[in-house]
Amino acid sequence: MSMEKTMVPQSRFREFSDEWATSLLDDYATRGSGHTPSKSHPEYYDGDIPWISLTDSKSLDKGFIDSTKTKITDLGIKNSSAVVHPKGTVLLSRDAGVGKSAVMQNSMAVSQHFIVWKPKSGVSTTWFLYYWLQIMKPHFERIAVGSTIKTIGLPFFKKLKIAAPTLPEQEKIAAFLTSVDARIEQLKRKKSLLQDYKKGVMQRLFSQQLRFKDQNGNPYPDWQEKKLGDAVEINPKSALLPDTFLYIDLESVNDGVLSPPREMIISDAPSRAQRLMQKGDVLYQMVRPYQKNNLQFQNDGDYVASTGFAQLRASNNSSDFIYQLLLTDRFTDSVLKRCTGTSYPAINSSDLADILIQVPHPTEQTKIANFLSTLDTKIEQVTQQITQTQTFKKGLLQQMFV
DNA sequence: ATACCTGGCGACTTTACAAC
DNA sequence: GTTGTAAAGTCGCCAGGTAT
Repeated sequence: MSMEKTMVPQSRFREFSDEWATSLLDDYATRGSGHTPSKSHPEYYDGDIPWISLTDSKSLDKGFIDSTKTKITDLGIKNSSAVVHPKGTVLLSRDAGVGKSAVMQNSMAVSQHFIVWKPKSGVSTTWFLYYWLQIMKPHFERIAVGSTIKTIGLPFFKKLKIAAPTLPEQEKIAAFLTSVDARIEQLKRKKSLLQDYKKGVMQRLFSQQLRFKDQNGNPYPDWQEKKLGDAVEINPKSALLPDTFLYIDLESVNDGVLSPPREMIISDAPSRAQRLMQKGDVLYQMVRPYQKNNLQFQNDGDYVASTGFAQLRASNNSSDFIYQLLLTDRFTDSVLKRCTGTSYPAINSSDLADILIQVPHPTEQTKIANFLSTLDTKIEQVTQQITQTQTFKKGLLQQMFV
């Protein structure tokens, strides 16, 4: 047995100084698992007992679980190896999506794809164990074996060791991290409220229920119906491409944000690299338009976009306005109606050009676009706060544990 | 009853090829 | 050469069976 390194974390609360003790995870908390009651007995299902299966994976990402898709009956428990675990039990998926952990918010049973640990009184706390499992996740993912389905066998968990401090310190660490998580949740709620608000405003603005007025309080002229192809220039003739450029493919644009594109030499570029970008151009993703991975291009330099995008150049109209208009559900619906292919819907540029849009006076366009851009900026700020807090938490996890 | 083992499906992507 | 479409390939996800 090699020497254990000094058993104190890098950062910790002042009032604690004891070394952390390493023990077998099995000594730290009581391990258990579960099973699937036979599906050929309908009387085992549709009961009152929440039963966690892999179909609940998505809800595990929250860190806690309070309801499940499937519920089973007492009879199902009695006639299978499924067990009801109490509230506060921590579970870990060890099969297909290895390493997800969560805390049960009420008593629940699990399928055999999960291992659970119940805290031992005086030794372990639910949330300390939960956060420890979070830190271990990359490790779990590494050691999982299997080709199509990755699995971790139980012998691994029987040998697994955990370093933990005294109960009060565990509780303090867990409470602190929980408060950071609460902050992240709060920011996420704020973001989704802003997104809902923007969606509502957009709907009212573009349906003209809500109109801006000029400085004298008078309404702007009526909106005009136009084909998109008449309001903007679609796929303008590109000048000769430069020898090297930054290539914007479909992957580079997510939710209006451009990730750093790859630099390319023209001879190595894929045949789809055709659209030479100008500042102010708007890119519209022509495949899977419901993803709304469109871009307001504002950069300087030589950028070339994939022909998977339609390149829209707003001549007399506000490109910011056009960008916002392309994001409306109404526009997306008209595009989807014209798409071919079910799993991979795509529209061509001439059908895109035929779509009818309502266009206001340029001044009103600018007002609408500015208002919506301001909201976009706010949403983007909250998104960044979320990322920062998550990074902060990641750092904490590394420093506060041994 | 427990521990541990495996195969298939569908959604999504990429590639290939044919039509323009 | 460009674009649309079909075919092939990949990946993530899913539930239950079998040996002891």
